[in-house]
Amino acid sequence: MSALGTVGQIRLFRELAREDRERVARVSRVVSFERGERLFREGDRCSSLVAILCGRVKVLKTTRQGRDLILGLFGRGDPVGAVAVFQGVRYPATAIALESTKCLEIPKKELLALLESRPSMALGLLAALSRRLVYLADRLAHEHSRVEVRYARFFLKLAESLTRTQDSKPFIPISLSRQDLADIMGTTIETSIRLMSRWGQEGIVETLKDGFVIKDMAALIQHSHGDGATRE
Amino acid sequence: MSALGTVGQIRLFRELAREDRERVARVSRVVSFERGERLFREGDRCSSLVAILCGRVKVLKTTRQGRDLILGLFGRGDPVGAVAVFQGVRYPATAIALESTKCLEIPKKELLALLESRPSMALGLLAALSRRLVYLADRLAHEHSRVEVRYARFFLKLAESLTRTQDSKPFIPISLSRQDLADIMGTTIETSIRLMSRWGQEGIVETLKDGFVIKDMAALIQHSHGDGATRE
DNA sequence: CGAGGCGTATGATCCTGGTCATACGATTCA
DNA sequence: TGAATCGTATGACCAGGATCATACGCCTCG
Repeated sequence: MSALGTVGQIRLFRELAREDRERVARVSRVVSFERGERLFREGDRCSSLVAILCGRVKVLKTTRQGRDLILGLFGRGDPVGAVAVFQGVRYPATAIALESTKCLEIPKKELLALLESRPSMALGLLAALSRRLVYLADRLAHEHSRVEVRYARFFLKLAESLTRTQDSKPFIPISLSRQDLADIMGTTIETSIRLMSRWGQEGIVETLKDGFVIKDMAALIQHSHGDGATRE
Repeated sequence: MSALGTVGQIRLFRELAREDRERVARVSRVVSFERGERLFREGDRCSSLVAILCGRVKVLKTTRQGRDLILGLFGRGDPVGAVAVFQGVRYPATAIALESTKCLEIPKKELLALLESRPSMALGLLAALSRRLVYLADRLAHEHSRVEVRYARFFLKLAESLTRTQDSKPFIPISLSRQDLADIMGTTIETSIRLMSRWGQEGIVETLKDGFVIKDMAALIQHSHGDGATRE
């Protein structure tokens, strides 16, 4: 794959003129990470924007109490750590690869220069950050719902964004441990295990080696509204 | 106050050249709201960016279960509803005035045009959204801490941003009901009342008609770490 | 003035989900 | 091959905070 084509994989750069993409390709570099490797850690100085070429990444914060909370899952085309570029010099969260991942690193300076000369790119970034804000606000608004509601909403959101089908059932091709799920929902691993194994038995969500199968979408929607077995 | 001076009150526009500020002043209008009035409602179509000239505003989302969650408090100079300008056509949340409030409304089109011609303004907006992202991420990461921890963190954050002093004690000049506090912390009003009246008795935070006095900052810091009466 | 409404206060009870403990299969490594 | 480690599973117990109920002071308005 040419460096130019590589740059074109990032949504943000796709609409740039060819000469600008070439410029990006010239100053950026590709970095690879294995599953479990850290792209960057909370508190690290940030000198470049990283954008995902392929693979998946989780971004998380660690609480004083030692618990992790996963703030988001990112994949191909997504920029990661943009906040540190525009807001501070240090990353406010940690990023860890969920699988083999390749990223493009664009030096902060180059990015800012590009933004000065190409205002349309700024609009793209503003839209990306805004989308992210809406997502976090939405999560925050439901963070105190019952556990089942939070899990159901999570799987529904995943299902709508990155579904393939498997036996006519939606398949979510992303490998998350029970601990990962707990870290996303803000529960303990026990609660995560209990709920997921119950949903497995009830034929709602099946856990596979490399992802999840949504076997009963209707039940999930029920649960996401809070009117499952228990009410609220 | 001249229209030009009015525009200058908004952080975002302050660094603009005089001619640009004049342009903004020409196309925007000032709108007033009384305490309790809505600036806009979740789901409304958004045609302009609103920036606060004076007063205070709460931005909130309503859960399906009928509960409100306050996503943020905004004051003089802050842009509100920027997300709807860059990401979607509808507001993702509701904004309500906490006191008499004056706002500047800049039509979406004008703002976008301005951004195209003045990239530095885009950087200002990117920074503002990034700051907001960090704030929400931080809240999310602590949303499952004990109630006392959340309340303590909230008051500390307020204290550091908008403190005046009263009898040498930090005073937070913002009038929030127990229900408002509950809506911020994601608890019920009873929990809010119980904690606040206890803290009042213990001489930690005193509730006044028009704000709060932090009487024992050290105790608050203790609680924010989770090592108050109970541990975690 | 009395009635009603609102914000605050406080007690009794219940239940979700956290905590602690134990166990079991699969994989790795000595 | 056996020990150790990791992810998953499941039970027993507990407590933080939600829920339900009642009450009280203050303000507004008829």
